[in-house]
Amino acid sequence: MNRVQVRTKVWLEVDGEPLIGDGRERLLLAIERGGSLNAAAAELGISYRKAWSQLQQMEKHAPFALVERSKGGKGGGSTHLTSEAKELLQRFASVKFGLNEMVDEKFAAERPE
Amino acid sequence: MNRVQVRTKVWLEVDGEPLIGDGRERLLLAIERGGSLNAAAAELGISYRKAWSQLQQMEKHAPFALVERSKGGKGGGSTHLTSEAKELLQRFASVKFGLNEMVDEKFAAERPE
DNA sequence: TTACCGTTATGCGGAATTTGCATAACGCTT
DNA sequence: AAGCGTTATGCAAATTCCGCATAACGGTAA
Repeated sequence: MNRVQVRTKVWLEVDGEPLIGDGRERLLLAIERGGSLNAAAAELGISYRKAWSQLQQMEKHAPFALVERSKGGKGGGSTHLTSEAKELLQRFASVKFGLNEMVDEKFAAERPE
Repeated sequence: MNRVQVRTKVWLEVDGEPLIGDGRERLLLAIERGGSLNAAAAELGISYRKAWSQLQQMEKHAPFALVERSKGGKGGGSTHLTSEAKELLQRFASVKFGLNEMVDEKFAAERPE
């Protein structure tokens, strides 16, 4: 019974719809760093289309605005996180924090042999 | 920032491939109860095809046999769990146990206001 | 005023995955 | 030899995922 690993996944939901998980957390963080959705997608190595869709889904269910967007103009446009989005990231991070270690411990303790 | 719920998922992997999660746990338990894959599928309200595929995937990656199957004969055939599979179920259950509560606590503690 | 540029926004078709219908194979029982 | 209930699978339909192509936008520079 070796080579077996335990894995966990945590996410937040609103009305039963996914709001934020690991992938979307990465996206928001990259947006914060890069100041645009386009830059974020490039940094993450995913298509702009995919990043846009993910953000779309998040905003569809979030009870508050996550980003402020602008099109055209200087630099072509931009996307920035709202303060609520930053709070959400904080909260999500602290929920995740230490979870894997907790589960690993539990798993190791349960190990036969 | 209300109406937001935290959710978790736990599963075991071997070589990075999923071995057992909630759905497959249910399947194995139903097989144990019913003594056949067919009965298990009916109990769970899923198609036989789907149950069979899930079991197929599990066995593909499990480092030990999960079930003993027989075709034809009295009763048409049967599927029974091996003792290793029963151990696996035990182990998975105890890893899961209490996880949601743990996370809920963490989440509640992190709540602003 | 007009052409250009880098970004956001989105339609759409193809790829990949999931689902379930249909049917074969099996071996005991009668 | 026929029947029964199960396991085993091919295959097509349905669904979801992915990314190419292109439009829209508004500041900037000529």
